[in-house]
Amino acid sequence: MSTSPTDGPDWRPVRRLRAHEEVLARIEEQITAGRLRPGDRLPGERQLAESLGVSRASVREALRVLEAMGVLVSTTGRGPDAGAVLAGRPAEALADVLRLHVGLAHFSLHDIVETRRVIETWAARSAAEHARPEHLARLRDAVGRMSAPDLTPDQFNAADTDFHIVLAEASGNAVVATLMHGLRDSVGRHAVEAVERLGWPDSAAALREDHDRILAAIEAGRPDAAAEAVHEHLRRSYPDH
Amino acid sequence: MSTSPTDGPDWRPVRRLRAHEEVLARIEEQITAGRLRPGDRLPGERQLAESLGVSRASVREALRVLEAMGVLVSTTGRGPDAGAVLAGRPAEALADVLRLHVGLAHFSLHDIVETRRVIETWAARSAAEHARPEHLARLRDAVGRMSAPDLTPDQFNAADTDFHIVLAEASGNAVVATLMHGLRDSVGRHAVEAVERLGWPDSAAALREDHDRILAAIEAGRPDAAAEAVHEHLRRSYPDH
DNA sequence: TCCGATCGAATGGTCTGACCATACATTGGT
DNA sequence: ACCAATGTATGGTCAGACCATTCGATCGGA
Repeated sequence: MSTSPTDGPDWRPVRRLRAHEEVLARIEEQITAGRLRPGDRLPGERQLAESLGVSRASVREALRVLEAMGVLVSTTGRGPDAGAVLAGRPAEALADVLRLHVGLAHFSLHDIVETRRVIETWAARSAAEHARPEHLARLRDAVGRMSAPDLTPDQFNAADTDFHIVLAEASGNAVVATLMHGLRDSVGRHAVEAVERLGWPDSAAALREDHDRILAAIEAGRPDAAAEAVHEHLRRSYPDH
Repeated sequence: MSTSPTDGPDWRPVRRLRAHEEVLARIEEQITAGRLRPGDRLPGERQLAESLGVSRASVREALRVLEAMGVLVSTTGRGPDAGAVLAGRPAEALADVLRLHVGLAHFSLHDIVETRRVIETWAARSAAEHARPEHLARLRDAVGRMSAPDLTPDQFNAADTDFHIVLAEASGNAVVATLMHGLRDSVGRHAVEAVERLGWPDSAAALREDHDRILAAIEAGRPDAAAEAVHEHLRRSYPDH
């Protein structure tokens, strides 16, 4: 068993935070306190460095981290829109994390697909209950684009991705939508290969029919049918998982 | 409607990647190709900079991003374990992303809790079917620590967190476990406040009983009961969501 | 007066080179 | 054989310079 928390003096050294971590902490403080909101501009790197008493390099390392997390975007030049602007782009960040850890074999494709199944069947249910007309229109558009003539596998994959992302958005849950986006992006390359391996373009027609069935169930407001259609679609798309 | 892809010459400028993005791309190449595996060391920053033809500052920005994604850890000093070592710590990265975007009001607490419900009820089902003895032992240990006398709310919260993380691990899906970990961490502060607001220590006893019920259902191999117990537990823990 | 060209300024992007802090490896003395 | 002093490779940090991009202001001609 572990030692109890009151075994004697605790001389753990104060953990010395690195300069860029202090900068991150200060910026997160402002965000948590509501003094920094999406769309706001951060002070310039030089000014921030002077205000915080660190070098510009350390500020830049912190900004790089925030950028990787989808919290801000940097643009050069001058004007009201230049500089580091707070943004909300969590999906790419999530996709990057998942993709890298798939590459490191910490995540298996099987687990990714299984997680998608869990999340996406719920999203389909929720969409069948709550989807707004605007979402239905975008779903129809994505299905339509999958039927266009002379599609390349890449273009087909893009329309396929759009459909699944809009489906997740239609669930009304932003976290679910973002996770779906990230999960889908993290296996994008595998999806293209899979559809080619299954026999282009016949496989595409089958997948498009799946999407038709999902959309129809959602439009009809039938949650169970929508969930089942998504389940079936994923089973067809990733037969090995 | 958008312009068709063949409307004429496409003079989109070549996207100029920043130096640290090139570095990231090179490192990800090595990971994807399997030439870099968890536990491996990266070359030193100086050598990497020279090899790739960029400055050390650019290399450091790339390493900072990978560190934020939980892909590597850096240690100073000399020796076989010093330097930048490939690691697999995606949970903190995920938690950081979620927490920051909650702060930016891009994610609501409601959506976070709802996502937990979706993922965790599935995890409980899967755990009831597949949990290994080692996981059951760790679940029992976490429940036991929640019953210790003289717990502070923080300590209680730590044991609570452990229980939910082990539960997700017992599902056998690493992605689900990581997402749960990140979701739970991202609302850790809220959880502590909630249990205090509900009336310490009476609320703790109720939550411990919930955990008991979940554990009993998993040990009995009853997936539906386990899922229902998790559902009930989350309803009690976050009554407003 | 108007409009276009030019210049200045503020921003991020990049590089160089230096020095510090840390922790293992080596060496040399006992 | 042991232990202390020294060496060295590593990341951490900083200062300062210069480049590239973009917008706003200014100037000059029609």
